[in-house]
Amino acid sequence: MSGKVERQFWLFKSEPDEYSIDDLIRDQTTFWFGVRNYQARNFLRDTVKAGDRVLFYHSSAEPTAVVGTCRVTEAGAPDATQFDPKNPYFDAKSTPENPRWFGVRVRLIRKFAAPITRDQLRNHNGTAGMMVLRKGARLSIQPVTEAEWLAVHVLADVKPG
DNA sequence: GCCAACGTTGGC
DNA sequence: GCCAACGTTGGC
Repeated sequence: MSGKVERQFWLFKSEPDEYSIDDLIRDQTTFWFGVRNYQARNFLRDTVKAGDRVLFYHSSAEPTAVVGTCRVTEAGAPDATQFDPKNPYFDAKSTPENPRWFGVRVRLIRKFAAPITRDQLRNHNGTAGMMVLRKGARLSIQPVTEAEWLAVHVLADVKPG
């Protein structure tokens, strides 16, 4: 069999006070650390693959918005912050032999010229159904459909990377 | 800062 | 394994 893997699409949330799209412009590539929710962990460990595309979303921010895109360059690996007792993300119940928390490496594709706000997403046919708009959608790693990915780029008025 | 919606913890 | 209490997320 060819084994061709479908490219997948995601939305990753980050509070810009912690790590913003501008930090990713500076770094170009970063390990997506600090996810401490089991459902999101399972995505990062098992499902997110190199080549997948990611909408970078700023939460608890002004504005809360999709601010750019990146691509996954390395699939799930243990998140080193869980092993560091001085790190806020330390988890005493996790060991390098049996790590509990995972992340992926991403590389910047682009920062949008302007943030795509929740109002814009709500008011556009192709994006109105996105998980991130649903009440109580706290998941920090969310699947996105290819149609949603493309529709966000329509709003951003830029060709998908 | 409020608070609804979740997720986790721990006593039983 | 139930479920109340508690903690967190995150838009507003």
